Formats: sequence, structure tokens, C-alpha cells
Amino acid sequence: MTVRVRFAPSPTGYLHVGGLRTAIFNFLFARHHGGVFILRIEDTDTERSTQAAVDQILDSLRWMNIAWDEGPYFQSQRMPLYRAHLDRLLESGHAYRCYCPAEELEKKRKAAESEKRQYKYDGTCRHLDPKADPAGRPFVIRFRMPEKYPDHFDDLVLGRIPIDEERLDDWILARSDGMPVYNFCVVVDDADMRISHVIRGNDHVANTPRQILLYQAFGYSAPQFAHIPLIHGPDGSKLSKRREAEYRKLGMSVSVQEYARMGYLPHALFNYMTRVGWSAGDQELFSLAEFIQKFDLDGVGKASGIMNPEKLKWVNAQYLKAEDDHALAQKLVPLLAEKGIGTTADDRLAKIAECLKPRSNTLVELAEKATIFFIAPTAYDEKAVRKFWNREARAWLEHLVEVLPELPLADEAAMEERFKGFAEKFSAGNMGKIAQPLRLALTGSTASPSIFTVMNILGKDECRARIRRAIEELGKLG
RNA sequence: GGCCCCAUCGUCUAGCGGUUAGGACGCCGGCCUCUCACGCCGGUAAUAGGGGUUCGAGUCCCCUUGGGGUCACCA
Repeated sequence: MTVRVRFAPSPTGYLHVGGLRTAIFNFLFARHHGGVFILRIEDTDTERSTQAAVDQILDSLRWMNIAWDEGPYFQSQRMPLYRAHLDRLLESGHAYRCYCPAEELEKKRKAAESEKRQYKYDGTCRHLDPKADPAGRPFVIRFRMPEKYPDHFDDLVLGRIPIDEERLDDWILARSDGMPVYNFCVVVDDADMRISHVIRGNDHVANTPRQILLYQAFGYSAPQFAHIPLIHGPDGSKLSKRREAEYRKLGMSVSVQEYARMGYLPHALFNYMTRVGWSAGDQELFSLAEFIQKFDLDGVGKASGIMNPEKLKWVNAQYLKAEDDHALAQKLVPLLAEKGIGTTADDRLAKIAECLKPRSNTLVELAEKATIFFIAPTAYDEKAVRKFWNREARAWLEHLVEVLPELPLADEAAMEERFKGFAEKFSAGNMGKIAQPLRLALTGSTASPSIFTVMNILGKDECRARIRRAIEELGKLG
């Protein structure tokens, strides 16, 4: 049997990380088994579905490099298929028209609630003669619960799930406007698309019995179900778009595209998300090829996980360090442009990326640190000024400006040798005593890549200008 | 509240009857060092509780507790 799986988001907003994880699990499962990964947009809720959301979801998936093999299919374009299936159920008696007004049903529901009773549809229209339909009156289509049904189903990750205790009534298949409802469309579509495995969040387990009954009513065999654990926010509850403000404070988000904005690499996000709820021994970092080779449902745990932005950051830092310097430069260009720095992804920018990547967790951080190579410091760290800019420092910086023309800036190893000589002369061999005042002059702070790398990237002219400016400032200190 | 699911360090997890309960993030030390990082070395920290089963339970069963999910003419 060929594996066919699908990711079926509803386009009511951007792609959120929980959905992303479901997409990843399906994608990896398909690739691992040489199967087909299908994308289906569940837009039967015309009130809430938007084209903008569809675009955002597709963009996020593309950004994550999660490529689908079929689709996207849109449920809104498959009405004839649903109609035909509805008719089939109506004809076979597995469904019937219900004319109960929504308000009345709502009243009954409220009543049940106040009496602390479980609400169930009372079956008012269950035994109406289908031929005696009161023409013109609005109706919904309900499923006719069979007498007999399976007492459980087997979930690939959760195991045996009982359904005999399930609260099942004659639920609605199609709204009064004729639009079929989610629980109906999934089944028709999954059957029509010959889905072999339904891998989805375990917030869907309660829906599964109904869907299984529908398969049964149609005479279709049901796919295998795999309900993966949800990902929760730091407070332990389901990730919610409404909590976004709180998440932002913690350096996280529910929005996939937000991670792009925050400077995360798509594969880092991919790696992190996959590893919550799935593992293969002690390994933390996987290439896509490794994920495909190792991913399977038996590695999926049952317990839900909590999103940990700190670890995501670490994973991202790992991939940042491993990223090619020119590729990084490429990604940096637009971020620098936002800061008003116009540059191309040249060798110089690659060199900047190289020395900054072990010092950054995200692309945004990297771009931030990179500015110092384009814009001379306008202020100097006060504490550092007091500590490093003294009379000796001034003498040393003045000497440096003088000998600058003959220094081999491009040869960092040779520069280090020359500096050892300077250290002997100006600070009794203490490299720190000459490096720090210079670093302060060049960058305005006491933290930067190797001073030799900084000089190399800046070049002689820029170094001279910055050092002179520093000497000037130093002079004002008296 | 009914029903369902889950339960190993703060977090992600390994473990699939016999381990000094392992790894990772974080945190704390140390090393490296021109600063900051990276890296390396070390440390901190867990089997929710109670009953069983067994020669032997993190591993199997039951109960309690805790957490989560779900109860629409949403998906």
C-alpha cells in the first residue's frame, strides 16, 4: 500500500507552529515511506476563510521548504462531490433532514446545561417520512446513528481508544445553507484522496469516532489514525493566537512567519519543532536527509510538550554557525538594508558573517552586530572609556596611527605577531592592555570579534579615521 | 461538569523488568583567550503519591493526585 498523507489547514489566519508541526510530521512520514504528501485547504467555513490566509499559509510552508506533492485542493471547490455523498447517505437512510429551528435547539441545549445534563439531539426529526418533506422549510442534514458500531479504534500513537463511552448523537452533516460541515468533508476527501494515514493533532481524537462511522456508512475502509501530542505554551495550555502578546515577551510566537522575522533559519525551526514530541535516541540535530531516514511514528511520544524558546535559540545558533558564509551574507543584505545600510553579498560581507556567526543566535542579532562594520561608532562605552582610555592608551593609539600604513592588515596572523611587539613596548607584553583601548576606538565597545579581524575588515582608511576620532575624544578627557 | 488522553531533571527527551536513571537546553563553576562569543571539561537537577504483580520495577496492573484535550448549523 502506498502511503498517502495530507496536511489540511483551515485558512482562518497565518500558519501557526502547532499546524507547522503537524505538517512536518506528515511531510516526514510521507518522505520516509516514499509516499505522497498532499495539501488540502479546509475552507468550508466561508465566514472565516480568507484568500490572504491561504497565501500566508502557502508562503510559510514554502519558506520552511515543506513541499507538497499534490494540491493544494480547496474544499470550497469540491461541493459537487460532497453533494453526491450527502445524497447517497440520504438515499441509504444513513442521513435525514432535520427541520428543527436553530433557536429551538439552542434552547434545548441551554436547558440541558442548566440541569447539568449532557446535551444530545433528541431526534425530533429522526422518524419523519423523507417523502413528506415540508417544502420550502430550511433544514440541516443529520447523520443517523446506527445501532451498532465499533467499541474502539486503534491509534498509531495513542493505542486503543474506546468509543463506547463517547457522546454520540445524530450530529449535523450539512448546515441549513447546504454547506457540509468539517466532520463530513474530511471523510469524503480523505476517502476520495485515498489517504492511508491521518496524522493530526490529538485535539481531533474526539472527532474520530464520528468519522469512522461515516466511513462505515459509505462502505469505505477507514485510514489509519495517528494523533500526535499538542505543543503547549510555557504556561502549559494549548498554544493560542490570543496569547501572542505574552509569547512575544518570552521571545516566541505562534506565528511561523514571525520566526522568519525574528531571524530564525527555517531548518532550525524545523529541527526544533520536530524534536518536541519525537526523538531518535540522544540526537539533537538532524539534517533533512537524516530526518527523512529516521522519522517514523514509533518515535512519536504520547505526552504533549512545552515550547522552549531558549532551546530553539540554541538550535538556531548551531545552524547559524554551520551555515555557509556567502549564503549568510545573502540573507543579511535585506536585513542591513532595513537599517539603511546598502551593501551586496560580497566577500567582505561574507567575512563579516564568518566572524559574527559564532557570536549570534539569530540573523537579526547578526545583522545588528554587523552594523559596526558599516557605521563608525558615535558613542563610546562609558565604563570602558574610564577603564581603558588613559595616557598610555593615547600614546599607543597615536603610535598605531603612525605605523598603520606599513601594517599587513590582511594577514591576521602576521598582525598578531606585530601586536606582540607593540604589547612589549606599550604594556609590558599585556595584549589586553593594547587591544581593549583599540577595540573601544574601533567599535565603541569592549566586545567584538578578534581585533585583527575587525581591522582587516575595516581596512586601513577606516581604521585610521576611527582611531583619530578616538584620540580626539581621548584628548577631551584631559 | 461528562467523556477521552497524558505523567522521567525547570524544559525537550533516552529508557521498552536487572543502568551509579543517560543526553540536550538553561543555570553554576573551570579551561581556552586581545574582549565578547564559540569550543572543551566539570557540576546542579527527575522517575508525582500510594497500593499491587514479580526474586527484581522508571518500565506491567489498579487507585489517588496533577496536567491537558474535547463537548457548535468552527475547523
